[in-house]
Amino acid sequence: MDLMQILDEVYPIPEQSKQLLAQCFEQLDCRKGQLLFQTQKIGSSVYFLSQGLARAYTVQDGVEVTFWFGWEGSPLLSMKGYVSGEHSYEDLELLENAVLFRIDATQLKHLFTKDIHIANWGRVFAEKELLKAEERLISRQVKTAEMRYRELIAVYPDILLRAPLRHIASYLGVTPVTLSRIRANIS
Amino acid sequence: MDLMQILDEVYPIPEQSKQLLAQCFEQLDCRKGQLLFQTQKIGSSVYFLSQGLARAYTVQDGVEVTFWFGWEGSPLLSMKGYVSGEHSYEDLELLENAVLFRIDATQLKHLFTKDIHIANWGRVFAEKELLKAEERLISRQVKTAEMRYRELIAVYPDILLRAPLRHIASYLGVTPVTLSRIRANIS
DNA sequence: GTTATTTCTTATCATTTGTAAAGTTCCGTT
DNA sequence: AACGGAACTTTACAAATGATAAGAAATAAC
Repeated sequence: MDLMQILDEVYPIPEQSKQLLAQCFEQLDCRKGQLLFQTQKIGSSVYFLSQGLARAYTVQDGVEVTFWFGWEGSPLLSMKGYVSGEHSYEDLELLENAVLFRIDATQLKHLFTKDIHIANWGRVFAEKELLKAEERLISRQVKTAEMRYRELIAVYPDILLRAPLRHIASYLGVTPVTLSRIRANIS
Repeated sequence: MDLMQILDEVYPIPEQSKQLLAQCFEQLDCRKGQLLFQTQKIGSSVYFLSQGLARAYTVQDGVEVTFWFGWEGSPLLSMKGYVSGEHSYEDLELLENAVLFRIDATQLKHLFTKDIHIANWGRVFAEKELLKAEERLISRQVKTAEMRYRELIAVYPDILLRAPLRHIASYLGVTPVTLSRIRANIS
């Protein structure tokens, strides 16, 4: 997935503004297993995944909790680092070799003040991510783990082939043992 | 809490732009128990709570699930209606008599295209709400209902006096019975 | 290709949470 | 002040989930 296509899918803006924005991205080739918080400065960068699969997780009482998956076209950033500039509780792990597009957050925020189309691109970007976050929040509150599992593999069946089940279990908010029981029940 | 203060707390912008934005709001006095989806068009409006308390809920299998509380200064809108323009799964209930500031969503989006400061105000608004939504999502995944209950009353102790416990239980993702057990354990 | 390691599943038991129903307290109405 | 109804708590039992451990399958290392 190329950069122009990714930018357009967020929100189409005039060619000139899009070029201005696109110029500020650099392409990175990264290895499976890389942790972006440790190896890159995720707090001060915004990434988009061109190829590959990634997860966001946080550590609670020594246990990793996966709360997000991203694949081709997904944004990859620390929301807390990006929005508030504060240190983040999260890290991002590449689950496959990946191609990323990176932009410096400070530079992006500068563009927001200079170009109204880019500002609205950033607004729509945040709005769409907000809607997704709220839908996941409600889904978690309203639906059982089994329903959420069915939904996940309906939306993105590849995830079963590409991500370890323990991460999927964590994402669904259950233990790997419970996910096994769910899977045994279904098939 | 007055409108200017609310707008400033989202993101301060130059006086002229702020005036332009503020002009488009109207003030509404509403009664406790009012449902904004039924009585107002929440899909096409954005509100801010000047006074009062409100909740957002959705109905799942005939059961109301409260997924959000808002108080003085909080935005009050259907994210889905606002972002995607589609029909929403949610309704907003006023838990107290309330004073609201209302702006038409179409008019607001028009302002975004005309004034870069307002566009960035809207961007920061979405970003901040996004961060809150993500923090709640992670909190729900990582913390027990008891921890989230303690946090809620630490952040907003008034909620115990102003909202029925069954809504708080629903918000925490447990039944009223379980919330009673949590409360009995604590005190 | 074999071995070693990790991942996933299955089984057992303990804990937590939900459901249903009964009891108590709190509020508003008359 | 008394009544009626709603909200909250408590109890008993059932169902679901977690923890632990052992076994099977898949993957990686050599």
